[in-house]
Amino acid sequence: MDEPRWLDEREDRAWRGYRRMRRLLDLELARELMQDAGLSEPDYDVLSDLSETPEQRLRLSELADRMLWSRSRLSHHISRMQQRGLVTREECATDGRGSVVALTPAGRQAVEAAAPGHVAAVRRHLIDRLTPAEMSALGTLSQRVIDHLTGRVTGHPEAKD
Amino acid sequence: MDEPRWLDEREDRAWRGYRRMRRLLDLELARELMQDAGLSEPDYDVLSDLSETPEQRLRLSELADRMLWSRSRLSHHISRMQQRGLVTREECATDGRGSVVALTPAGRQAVEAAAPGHVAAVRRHLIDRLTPAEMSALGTLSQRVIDHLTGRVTGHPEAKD
DNA sequence: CCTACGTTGATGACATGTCAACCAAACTGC
DNA sequence: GCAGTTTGGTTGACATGTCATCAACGTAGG
Repeated sequence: MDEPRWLDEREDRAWRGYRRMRRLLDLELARELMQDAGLSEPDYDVLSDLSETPEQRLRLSELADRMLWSRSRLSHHISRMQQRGLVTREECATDGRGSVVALTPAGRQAVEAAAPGHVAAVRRHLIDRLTPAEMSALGTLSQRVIDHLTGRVTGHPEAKD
Repeated sequence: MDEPRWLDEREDRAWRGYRRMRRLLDLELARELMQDAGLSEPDYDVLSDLSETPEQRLRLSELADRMLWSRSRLSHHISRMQQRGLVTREECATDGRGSVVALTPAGRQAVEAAAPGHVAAVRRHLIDRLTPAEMSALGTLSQRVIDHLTGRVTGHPEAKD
């Protein structure tokens, strides 16, 4: 193992800043969402993903993949949301093993009630704090990191590879 | 409540990208850290914060504030880390209620063993994927969002206020 | 002093997330 | 068809985080 190459000042600033922003943003968005709509962020994400779908329903594994959750986690979470009447489980027509998660009317109503306030909070705490250039930079930088982590691409951003 | 103002394409790209990057980065860094050093990210953060301190020890509440954790969470976590011999609790000399968390030799050894690999992973998955301009943008943008959330500053980045 | 009130940290009950074991249905090749 | 394997999902045990509560202590005002 070579001697470690620590972060220089600029790198450290970006890394620590990113993590602190992350944490504060999470805390605040979760707080407001719970207060205004009675939903946790995971709740909201599930409802939101389902509502963006044409049929308001998704295979459990499909939803888990989109959210980057384990099937186990999603299964537990869906059970809890089912208890609260936000979603239901249906059998899958094409695969006897499968189960389909569907939004209930109450679930749809919950996202629709929550969404405007949540988007406004995201705007207030993040979007409106960014210059257009920063917004673009965040978008492209995120995408590049995602591509790298999902193995679609390697190499330094400058390298055309 | 006015009609909601949804995110436009650029905003949506930044927001979704940020969240996906966040999740993937977390999963990967946590995975490598656990595999290489047997530490969770919270473990590492505690040890790291303690090791950056002159005396290798901090008041529980001080550490909780730095990490943006609740005292309760930290208290529970310290108990678990104490079981594993990574930290100890000491009485506070100046305040009979207080307790001080201190790194044990094993704890110090654990961070020192973990740090090079962890920093390398941060570099590989994030830092090295960013152009210098993106790095700076991430730093300043984070700081601005942090300042806003901690009530130090308000207003749009352009507005000199 | 001493009393009222805020702070510090621990604790237990509970909510949530992870991990591994498991079952049943669906493929696979013969 | 059918044994062996893979896949989709559930489950229970356990790890972790949150919330309300509590006891001990500190601080300020009489």
